[in-house]
Amino acid sequence: MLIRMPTNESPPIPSKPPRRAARGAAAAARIVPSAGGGAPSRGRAARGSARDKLIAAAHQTVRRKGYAATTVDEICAVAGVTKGAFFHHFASKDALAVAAAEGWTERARPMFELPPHTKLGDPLDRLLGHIDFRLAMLDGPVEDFTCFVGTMVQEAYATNDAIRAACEASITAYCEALTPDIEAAIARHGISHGVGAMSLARHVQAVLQGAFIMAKTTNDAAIARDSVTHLKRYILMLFSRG
Amino acid sequence: MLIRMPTNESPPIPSKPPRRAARGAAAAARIVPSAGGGAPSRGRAARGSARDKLIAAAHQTVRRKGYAATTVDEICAVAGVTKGAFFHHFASKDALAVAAAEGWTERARPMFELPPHTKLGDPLDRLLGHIDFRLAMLDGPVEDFTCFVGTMVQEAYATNDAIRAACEASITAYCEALTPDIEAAIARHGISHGVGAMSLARHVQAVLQGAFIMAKTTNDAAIARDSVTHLKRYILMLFSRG
DNA sequence: ATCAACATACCGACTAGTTGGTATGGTGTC
DNA sequence: GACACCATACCAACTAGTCGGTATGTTGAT
Repeated sequence: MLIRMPTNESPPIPSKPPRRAARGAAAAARIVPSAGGGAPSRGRAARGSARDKLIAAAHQTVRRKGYAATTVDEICAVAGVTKGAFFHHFASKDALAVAAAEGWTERARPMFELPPHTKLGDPLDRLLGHIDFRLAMLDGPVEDFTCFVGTMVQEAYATNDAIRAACEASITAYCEALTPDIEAAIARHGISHGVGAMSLARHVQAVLQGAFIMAKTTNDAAIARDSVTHLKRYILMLFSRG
Repeated sequence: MLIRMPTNESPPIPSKPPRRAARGAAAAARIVPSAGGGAPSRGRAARGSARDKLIAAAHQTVRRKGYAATTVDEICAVAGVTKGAFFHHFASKDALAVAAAEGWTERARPMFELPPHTKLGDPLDRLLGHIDFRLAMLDGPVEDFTCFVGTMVQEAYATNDAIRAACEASITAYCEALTPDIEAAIARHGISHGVGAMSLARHVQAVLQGAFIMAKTTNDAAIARDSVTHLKRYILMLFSRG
């Protein structure tokens, strides 16, 4: 399996100008030559790109080390910008965390739009295709397939409500993106025990998050794939396809 | 439901003299009057109790704030001991983390011994009873039912292999404690799709860990109970009791 | 039993280094 | 030239870990 979500690259769908008031045409200039191009004024990165690079650096670093252990200096170093740029775009480290959680939602969106399985006619096939897609993602280094908001909420749920709420919003958005297909699948095929669509969507998310933790204990994705396989079997049984 | 695991108390089964070489009869004097008794020389805590109190304080504080955000000073304050005592018993903060992960395994042991459901004759009933028990634990403040090692491994898996391995050992111990009943249940009742005992045990653990994260996103246990209910239904279906 | 000799448990002020955040100055673009 | 964008130097607060010292046992020879 070679399917993989973008990880270290910039967010794939930057449609929404990252929640700033007056941004204007700044988003149009989002090219990010990533220190290689020649035309734009010497080796200098494109002006206005620092914010996105900082968010991407936060995703990368926090998934590896956790939020508290990640320093502002390190995020800046990974992003290739200075501290001045950091505090120009974000009022604090916590403010970056909130923005990065919102950015994570954008980054996950293509999962529900791009892959071939989203074009299938049967909503149950689309749901199962999504599970297979998530299964295929569970490969390579752990820090490349785990969840940024899932990691961060563990450290923030009791100490920083703004971050917690941002993580909740991102996870809720995932579940809500999954719900329509589940609802349609229930309508077409019926489901055992009166299981609800949103409830099942949240269970999918829970199993994924749990699988990530199991993978972290061994630094290996195999144990996570096993759990998601159980999840797929459960869904098949619920829809009497087991 | 009122069943609850011990949380802020000292480890329930201190049988093993906390992995020290020559301890002798010191363990016998483990009384821990918890700052209330009158006999032992004024309000002073019992000698030799600092280590256990520090581990309990680590469990409590790390589950709430995460490992990196928890300071040594705070652990000492919660434990009611000084920094000198801390570094007398542990070479470093990381060394405490490893010891606390081992202590967590001891603390979880009664789950497989004490409750009434462990006395049931049918191993499948014991397994389902354990799930019900875990379900009943999902109540009250999130930091009181979540998993210490699951929380800590998220921050340590890529940066501290000693801590990671200690967390892995604790989770593996849980799965291995669950496996005999699952194996016996398979032998007596059969199971669908050739599901393996250890694989199912790990899935149980994964769902629990995922449920904890979901609970953290909302600071509420309800969403976690829902996922564990899905897990129970899956097990029932696997054993053709759905 | 007694007491020296030793071991363990604990105390709390101190330090070297790190961290999030600030102050201020430069630079390109409209 | 005004403003957004970014760089550099810096700081006050905090953190893990140290260290000299004290208190409370334990042991074994007498």
